[in-house]
Amino acid sequence: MSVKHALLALLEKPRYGYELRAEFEQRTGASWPLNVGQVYTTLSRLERDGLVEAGGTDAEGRSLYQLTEAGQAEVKGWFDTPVERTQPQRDELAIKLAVAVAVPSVDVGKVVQQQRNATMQALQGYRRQARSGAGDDLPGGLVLDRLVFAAEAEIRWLDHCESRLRRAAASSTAPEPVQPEGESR
Amino acid sequence: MSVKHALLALLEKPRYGYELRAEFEQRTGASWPLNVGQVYTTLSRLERDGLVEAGGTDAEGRSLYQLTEAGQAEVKGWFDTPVERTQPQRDELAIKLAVAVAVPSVDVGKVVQQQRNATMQALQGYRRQARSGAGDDLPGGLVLDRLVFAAEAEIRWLDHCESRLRRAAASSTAPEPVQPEGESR
DNA sequence: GAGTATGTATATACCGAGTATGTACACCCT
DNA sequence: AGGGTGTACATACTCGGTATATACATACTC
Repeated sequence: MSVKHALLALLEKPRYGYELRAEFEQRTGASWPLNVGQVYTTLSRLERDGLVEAGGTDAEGRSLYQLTEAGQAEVKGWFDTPVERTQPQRDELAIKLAVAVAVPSVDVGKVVQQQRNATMQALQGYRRQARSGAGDDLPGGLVLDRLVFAAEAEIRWLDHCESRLRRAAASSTAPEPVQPEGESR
Repeated sequence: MSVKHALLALLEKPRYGYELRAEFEQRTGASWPLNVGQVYTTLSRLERDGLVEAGGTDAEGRSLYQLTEAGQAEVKGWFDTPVERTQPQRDELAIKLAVAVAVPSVDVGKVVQQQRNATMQALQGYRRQARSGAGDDLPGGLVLDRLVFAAEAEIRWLDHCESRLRRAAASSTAPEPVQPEGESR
């Protein structure tokens, strides 16, 4: 749903398909390359749903699209309504670990360590980009910061998983599998 | 790709479709409800690709699926290879803010505040779940922790966005838009 | 100047993820 | 006997995303 709304928002003034992709990638700092084909399929769906309409061609013969009234309302609604986090995105890594701890043949500790290496590498890549000046323009910089914050959280979570796994392993050998410290309820 | 591999991993022993969904949801602590239909479509694709095969029916007449050799190798490969974070998931919230800062008619500060409220509420929901004992079993607990860590990072990022937006607004009125502190390079 | 790489611009085919819906059967309850 | 609920499987459909094809202009080069 994100691409759909992003394109709508970029259509504050009439634009053509190829331009929309360029605008999208410029703003997101090329962190998420957007396939051109998706722009056109999305535009035709938006046209079908009455949110955009073809607005003739420009001087170079490129076919322009513009928002309808319904489209303007949709954009406003998108910005006025927060992104739903009560039913969060499926996360492959969390699923992987959740499944792994229940499959006896898997060395979960190793999975965690390898993932930390991979995420750490991605994080260093983001920081390098930020230092090289890619984070200086505002929109792209915010996206880059987002990736940094998310990667740091992922690494913290992986550390947390390791310690929790160690505790679980210890308590499974001990007779009483009770929480060590006094967590009230 | 996450569901596909998760189902493969759960097929360490022969299971039937409905059972796979139940196992998946139990392990992920019902954080990500899985549509049964997707289990069957995924299974038929996996069968087409030679990763699973129909393994007769059990005593109650339910049709079982089991891993082929290629399927076992696929599972092993999944656990041995970290989740790719160099080309990260598209994130609707980041896209929204990146687009919003470039659209003059949008009050970005308000968007940030509303989102913080929404994320904060989600976070409190996760903590309530954790306190109520949903986080006590290991796999579901790890998933819940993951959601908590991610929500906290999101809130920190939103705070960071606010201060960065304030700085940008200040420097756009001031003549010299230079970084305040000495960032080497 | 013919040939060929490169960039711009649009369009379509295809696949996988995910949702909604339909059907059948067993069980329980009143 | 009828109605609700849970189990089990299957299929239709939409959407997100990738790959590919086509057309045209520019630029480079042998």
